[in-house]
Amino acid sequence: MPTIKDVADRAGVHAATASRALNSATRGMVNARTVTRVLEAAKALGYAPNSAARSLRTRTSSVAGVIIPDLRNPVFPPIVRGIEDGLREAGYMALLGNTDGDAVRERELFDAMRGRQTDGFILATSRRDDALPAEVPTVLVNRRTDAGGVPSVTADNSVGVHMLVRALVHLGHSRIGHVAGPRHLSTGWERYRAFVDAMDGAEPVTFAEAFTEDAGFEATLRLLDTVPDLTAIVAGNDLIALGCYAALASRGLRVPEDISVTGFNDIPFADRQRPGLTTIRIPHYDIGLESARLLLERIANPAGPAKRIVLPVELVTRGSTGPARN
Amino acid sequence: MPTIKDVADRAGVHAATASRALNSATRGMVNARTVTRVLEAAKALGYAPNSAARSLRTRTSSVAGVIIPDLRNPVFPPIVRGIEDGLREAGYMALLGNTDGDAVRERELFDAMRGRQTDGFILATSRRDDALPAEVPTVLVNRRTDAGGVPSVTADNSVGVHMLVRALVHLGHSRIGHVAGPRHLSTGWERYRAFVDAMDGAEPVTFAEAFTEDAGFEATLRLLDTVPDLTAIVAGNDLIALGCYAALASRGLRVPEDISVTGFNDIPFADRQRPGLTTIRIPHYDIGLESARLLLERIANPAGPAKRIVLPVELVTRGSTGPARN
DNA sequence: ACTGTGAGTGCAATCGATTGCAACTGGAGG
DNA sequence: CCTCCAGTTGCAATCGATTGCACTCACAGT
Repeated sequence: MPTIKDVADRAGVHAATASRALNSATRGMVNARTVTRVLEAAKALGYAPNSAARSLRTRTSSVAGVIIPDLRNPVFPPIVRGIEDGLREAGYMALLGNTDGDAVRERELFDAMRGRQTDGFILATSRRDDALPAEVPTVLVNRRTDAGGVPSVTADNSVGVHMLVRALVHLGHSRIGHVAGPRHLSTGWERYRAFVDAMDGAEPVTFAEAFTEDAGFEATLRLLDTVPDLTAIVAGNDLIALGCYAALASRGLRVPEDISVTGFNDIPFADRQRPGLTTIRIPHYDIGLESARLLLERIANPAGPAKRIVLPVELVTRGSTGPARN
Repeated sequence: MPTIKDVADRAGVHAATASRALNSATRGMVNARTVTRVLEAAKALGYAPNSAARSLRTRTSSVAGVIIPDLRNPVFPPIVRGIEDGLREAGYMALLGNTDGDAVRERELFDAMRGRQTDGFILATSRRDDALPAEVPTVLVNRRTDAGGVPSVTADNSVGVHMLVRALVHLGHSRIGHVAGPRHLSTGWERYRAFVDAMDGAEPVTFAEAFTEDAGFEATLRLLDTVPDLTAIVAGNDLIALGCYAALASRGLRVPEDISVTGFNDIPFADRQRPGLTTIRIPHYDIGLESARLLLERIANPAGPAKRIVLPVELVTRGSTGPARN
């Protein structure tokens, strides 16, 4: 692999000059003809800068750490894809890690990535009470901490839940239950709060242990045990809603004839479920894209304001909701 | 951030000694008591090695590049997850990149990652005719090149297709068509070859432009135009099969009453389609895991044999296949 | 007493790019 | 003619960890 010294020799200049010519920020310091010579030499040799050397000297790496719970959760692929595209706009790349929701593993990953000179982090994992290291630029995606001060990009959970409840009420439902996501995740919590707010009353709620089908199944059974005569269930997200489907089927209840179900996220294939899932479409890809841009902004100016970006959502009505039973 | 010099000073030794004490491979050269002192000092200071410096010196980074077409294709998340877990076993991390099947972008990504001192690559993108740079350890996942010489991990495409054809024949089908994946991808090609082999006759085949639902839709229409009286279609993968569903519906044909359809991969939610998709289950996660291990093996011993790992597959029968019409 | 041995440690070079500072050049201004 | 300045370029230090080599020291063998 050719080094900058090789390029400099070929162009007949000193390595320092070559470095300045190669770097667009310092290129102005070098004579235009020299720049051309260096650039030609670099191309001829197929020169690619050694990023380890550069990182060592500049203390930056153009790499961002992306930490999520589990890539197999269908919300994340499009988000991660958006992140990657956003990072690439600025020549950044993504180091990816999964935590399975394990705080210890998250910590390990975080440290390991930081040791690799990561310039910043995009986290989809933090709990509401997380204290995040402030020294390194960080953006939360699809999550938020209570404390604030950390920039985040999320979908509008509150508006989404209100849309769902309004749609159900419009269909004549009044006995509406909520199978919420985990309390310790901001997504679960915000939707729960919005639900309570939208229903303004003492409404039946159970909390799923996780945003998974299995946890949704289990939590739905608990809900049905407490309140058997519900006509609609607002689930904390689409996977939980699929758990509802299974739980309701196990109790011999039909969707939507006996009971309506709604999800949240509009994951791929939500339209192919039976019945198709009425849900809130969030702009997955854009959430990722915006979070990458926000991170880059923070890296460029760590002292700037900790923006919170909230992206609009959309109601998608499908077969899982129908008129209230009576 | 403390450096190894700080650790050494605190332990009252030279940086070189600290380095040897910290590195398990060279630890034997250092007196046991000294090792303890260094380790304590390191812990007390919260020392984390600067990986840029290490990479610069050792020319390794413990980072592998993972390049795939598009994370939003549902086959990839579980594979990538497996890769990540496999890499982590050895303290490696994954730099992720998407190409959208664009060869130029792939080349750019490859170079950019190589510039970042990537120790090796796992590629899910290469075309059958790709000439891969031999200098850097590379493993192909779910793909293969014609030339050989590059280690790969794939599912057993040939056996899978034979299973499908046999199952269809068993159901009484004889007029079976194939909507194949792209010719230039080994997956598409191998399944096509296996199909021809299994049918041992001049069978109707069209090739989809890509492994996507849209391409499958379009290719299915072409197939139906040529051979209207098929009783079964073997699709190149699940997404193409979903395209078949749509194409058949647009022609007023019912699955499986009028025509049976099979897929390949058993992507998440293949069971939730209507009708549920009969397909070949491949061990996504294990494919990823094995490819990571294989890469690590290659990195450790680049001169070793270029293994080809083929993992077994399984037939999953669901509602999309039924008895032949007549 | 002397040499040989081997364990343990220190010294200093090295990896490649970046950057503050100095040096040089030519031309403008006094 | 001298000074000064702007425009360029070179010099050398620097980032932090690793590693070949040399050195020290204690001890065993003769």
